[in-house]
Amino acid sequence: MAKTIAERADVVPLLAEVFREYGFDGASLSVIGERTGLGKGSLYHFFPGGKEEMAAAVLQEIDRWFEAEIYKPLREATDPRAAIDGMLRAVDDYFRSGRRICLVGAFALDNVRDRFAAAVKGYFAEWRSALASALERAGCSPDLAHALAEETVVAIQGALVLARALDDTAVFARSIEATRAKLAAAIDHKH
Amino acid sequence: MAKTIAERADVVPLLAEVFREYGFDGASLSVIGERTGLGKGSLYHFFPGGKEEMAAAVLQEIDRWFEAEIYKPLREATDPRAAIDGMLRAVDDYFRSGRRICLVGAFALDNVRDRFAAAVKGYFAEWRSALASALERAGCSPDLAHALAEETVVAIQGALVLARALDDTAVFARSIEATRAKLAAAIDHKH
DNA sequence: TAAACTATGGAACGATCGGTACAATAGAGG
DNA sequence: CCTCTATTGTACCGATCGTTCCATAGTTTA
Repeated sequence: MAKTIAERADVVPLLAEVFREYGFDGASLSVIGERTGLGKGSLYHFFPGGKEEMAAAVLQEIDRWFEAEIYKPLREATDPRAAIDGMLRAVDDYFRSGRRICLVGAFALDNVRDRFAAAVKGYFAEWRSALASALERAGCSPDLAHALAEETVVAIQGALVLARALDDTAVFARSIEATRAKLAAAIDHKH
Repeated sequence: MAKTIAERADVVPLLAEVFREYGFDGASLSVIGERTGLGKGSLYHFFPGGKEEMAAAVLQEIDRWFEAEIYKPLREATDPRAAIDGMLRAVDDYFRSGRRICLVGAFALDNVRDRFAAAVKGYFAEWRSALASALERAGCSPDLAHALAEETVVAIQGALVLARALDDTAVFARSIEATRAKLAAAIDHKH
């Protein structure tokens, strides 16, 4: 196939960054054009549905990434404890220690939430259930596993908000570390 | 003075609700006009600075409310433990058990963050420090008090994100309850 | 090489944006 | 009743929004 000038798959990560930076409404076609280096013709060629399809593609790519790098290991790893540590490391990396925003979380608070409600809900529901699965396999009771998983996702999202608001990545680092310690303690005591 | 037809103070809460619902960019002057019942003439009479001044007034009103209802009691109450319980009750009430958004948190994730950076940062910094003050007076060490305060604010913000994303107020309720239990335990053990 | 398909840039469209100007109106004080 | 100022509705502005459309350049297939 050699060298197509641009592929839809190449554009999606750029779109993700633009939406993260400007939000859905703030990401105008003009800035999208600048950042992707594509004209409107190309953008509408790849995404006939316009901005909505672009955002949907971004959310799908995010879901694909989390499924492969986070959820699947949590659900399937033979060593659930290592998988949980791996998740926290991957999360710290993915969100750049709090410098990067969670686009799905931002959408949840935005007025576009209703438009992408299914994707937003699925993202968090999957995360919570995958983590709960790992915790159960690590010895936690179903109730405790579910509670801990929910608290963990809550802490990550809250830490992203606070780190961004206070412009202080240390907030995120502390929250991840506290979460890690709490999960480790729960697993050790094996309630 | 008697009966002026409308007061700036009457409009601010309506503006707050509009910004919560539509975000800063999404809150167009036309929907603001609808929801407040005011024409552009009146709006620009009360807020010569336009939307930016409207949002600033809303943030100031939010700060005023939290200062009076949350921060001050935390800092000054003779019974800090009761003040903390009161805070959690007030928070649950204010955010309507997770149905209502934290506008400041939403701004923090939005692209308007830079414009209101000072107000956003102040909001969270004050909250954290006021809560830490109460925890210290309840017997916690300064380090522990600061850590617990930060974790609490993180949990509240994260719970708002998740509750909204999953469209499930139970998430918020559980998070508040878990936070309450954790703070109570920390105070009882008096590290 | 000719035809067919993909990719690209940019002009143009109607709609709506935030903001301004201004004339009409309403109450309050004399 | 008149005057004055505060308040309000509305017409309008330039800019920008998302989208459509089309001519054309590039690539693949016949």
